Amino acid sequence: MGARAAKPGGGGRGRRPYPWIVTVRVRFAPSPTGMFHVGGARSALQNWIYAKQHGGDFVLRIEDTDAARNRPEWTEGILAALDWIGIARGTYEGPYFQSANAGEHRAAAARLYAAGRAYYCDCTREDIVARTGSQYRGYDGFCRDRGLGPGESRALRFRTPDEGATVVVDLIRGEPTFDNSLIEDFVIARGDGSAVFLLANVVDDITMGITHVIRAEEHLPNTPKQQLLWEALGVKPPIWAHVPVVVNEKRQKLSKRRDKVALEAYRDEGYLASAMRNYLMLLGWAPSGDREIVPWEVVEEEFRLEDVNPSPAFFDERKLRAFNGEYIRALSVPEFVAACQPWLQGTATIPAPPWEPEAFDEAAFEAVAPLAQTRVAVLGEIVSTVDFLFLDAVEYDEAAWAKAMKDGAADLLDAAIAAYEALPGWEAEPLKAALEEVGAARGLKLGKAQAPVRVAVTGRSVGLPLFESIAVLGRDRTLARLRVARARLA
RNA sequence: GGCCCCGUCGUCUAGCGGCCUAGGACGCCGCCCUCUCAAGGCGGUAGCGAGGGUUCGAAUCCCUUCGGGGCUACCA
Repeated sequence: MGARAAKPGGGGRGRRPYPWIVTVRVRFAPSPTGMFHVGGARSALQNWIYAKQHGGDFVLRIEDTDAARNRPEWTEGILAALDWIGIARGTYEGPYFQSANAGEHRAAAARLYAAGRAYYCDCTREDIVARTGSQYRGYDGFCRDRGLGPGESRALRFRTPDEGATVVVDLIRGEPTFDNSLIEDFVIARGDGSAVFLLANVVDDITMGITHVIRAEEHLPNTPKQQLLWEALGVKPPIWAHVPVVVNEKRQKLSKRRDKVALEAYRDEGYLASAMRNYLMLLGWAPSGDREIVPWEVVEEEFRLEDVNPSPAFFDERKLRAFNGEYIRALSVPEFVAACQPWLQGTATIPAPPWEPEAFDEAAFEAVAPLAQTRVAVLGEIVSTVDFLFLDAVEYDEAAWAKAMKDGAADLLDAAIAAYEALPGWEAEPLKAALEEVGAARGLKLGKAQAPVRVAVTGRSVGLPLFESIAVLGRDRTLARLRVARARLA
């Protein structure tokens, strides 16, 4: 057996590798800072699935203790984002707010102090550096035996063991082991008595009965400290699962500052939630068989935390795009039409389209929708693919114009106008035949002959099938555009 | 610097000692289809970081090395 055998559990559905765990309880504990991170969405989904597979509970806890960086409206953003990705509000426990448990955090700190597991320290960062050398290498234990009592600006430090090792039981990484002598006496409560993340997080997990902590790998270095806290507080530590971080093309952890990480940004560009969650789950994992795009039920059935690849995964937007295109094409036409509405109309977070609202013609849109469906990979692109139908005058893509409107263009446009004026009906097929004839008379294949007409009518060199587009646009507007373009050539 | 994690095509992965002259997907390239662009069809490109072991046999196990990343706050 390989490394996997060393991993605890191997937990298939319904199995219970840890007899002391009666009900699985997992949590997703984001801090409400700005946009919702795609990596967070992935963790949430993984927690969600794990709970579901084990008949357990999923609890949402907002870690809002850093008042300076938190804003209430961000919480709503988290709920909305979870909702969008498929974790509907009301179907899970919470949200709880970490700030509401401040009392318990302080009480836990007091208990630790009373039990002799923590001590007060009045060292400043500068003091420590002065003592230990030019660079900070962890706390040196200076106040360990000074017997300081609580007081102004005295931080409470957890007294870590001098010997032994702390073994983290991790579903994904096996059993990372940390030498206790290397774990510094870390701060658990600030000078003002408030608990820091390390403690607050543990106290909340204990209070909420969390049995499995599934979170990003960046927390792994914190884990031995937290586990020590669990034990000092007299509770058996949870099972941990540190999922690899999501990285950018330079293999660095996705960061809000330099990378596009906001779930909302993808949503507003027109990525489908179904495509996004499918893609997110494929970062570090794959369903059985040679397939990647699978119904969500399959993910819920087959996903195994134990099978998650421990190495970081690159968030490849191009692949996400490909997935999205497939999901869009899998929609029925009415579904597609409905899905496009936010971009056709504009919303609070999606900019309004360039045409006048009253110029929009639902029937015209529906007529070209099937043609558009295979051509947009992201819903937001629908605007530029159908705008020519609703705009008063098209705006020419100058590069396209320059390429299409070469020497024979004026003559061709004249002929096309004449041919179209003479057309009895106005349907795609005759429209096509007429232009074909115009081109043939000039030794041009349709591919060449259509270029100037396409630019004149749509402003672009690429787009929906031309004759269907012209049919929907209508005789008057088409002829008008042809004449405008012809005049521009003169 | 210290601690920890990680290492299969460019990318996401399959692989759990023989099924592997390493499979799929995205990307890329070519061909077909074709009014443009897509979509679709067909084909192609490209990988086990390196070096040592263990073994009849290693992408799979062990060691070393190299490389990448994370953490290193009285932030979360």
